Amino acid sequence: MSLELTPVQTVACCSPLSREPLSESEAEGIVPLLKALGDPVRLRLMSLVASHEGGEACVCDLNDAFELSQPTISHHLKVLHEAGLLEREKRGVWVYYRARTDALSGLAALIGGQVQ
Amino acid sequence: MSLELTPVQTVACCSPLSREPLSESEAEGIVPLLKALGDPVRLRLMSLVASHEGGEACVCDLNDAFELSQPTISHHLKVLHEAGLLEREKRGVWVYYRARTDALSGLAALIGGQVQ
DNA sequence: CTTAAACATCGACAAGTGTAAATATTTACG
DNA sequence: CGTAAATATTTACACTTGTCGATGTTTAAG
Repeated sequence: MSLELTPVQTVACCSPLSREPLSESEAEGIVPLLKALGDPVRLRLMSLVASHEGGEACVCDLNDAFELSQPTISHHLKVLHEAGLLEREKRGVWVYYRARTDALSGLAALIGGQVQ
Repeated sequence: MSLELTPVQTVACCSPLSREPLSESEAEGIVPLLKALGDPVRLRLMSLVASHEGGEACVCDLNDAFELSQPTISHHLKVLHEAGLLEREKRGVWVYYRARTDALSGLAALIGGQVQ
């Protein structure tokens, strides 16, 4: 098995939280996703992108939704991208971000997975 | 409606992340849960308690699972408790924590809820 | 080539966070 | 009462993080 795991694999690797104790390394693989979502601006950015028409949004649209500087939004998008929650695609001068719904649903399954 | 929301209400208040953009206040209600889980020690603590027999665990059991000081574990448990993810019950000298599985599943539904 | 627009990176700083040592609190037991 | 054990609180400190201004990079249009 490769050491480089996609976000989907990272989340799929583990039993649900309530089934058996997470190992230290499992926890450290999941925490970056939770940290990335654990900021109000990033959570709203994630929701904005995920709910946007076509499943993607341009940075220019996202900047206008916040009263924050452009570098700050760019920083938050980078965090979400590096956590594997957003895909990044450049088209001309514009950059479009797309939500990794597989990563989201995988994380949800890990957190909320019931024993039966 | 009361201003003091239970964790379940906090999470149940909102549409799934991918359905429509989260408002600022909605995001700020959810972020504490994600921040609480966004630390490897707390995520493992949560998993330890949730997967423990009887659905609860004594602090004395939890301390032994980490090479961390007792005050540090106590601090992390407090964070999880104040986020509404752990219930706290004192019996004699011992304190038992119990996982709020409703809060976990509510959070999971918010993160992973698909449009269809 | 110049210029402008979209976005990213860098540098700096205030605020927040994880940790441990010391101490306090609560409970049980003689 | 006095002592010991389980847990919480306080204090302090190093480290991380969110933010912005300044600057860099890339692309398109004249």
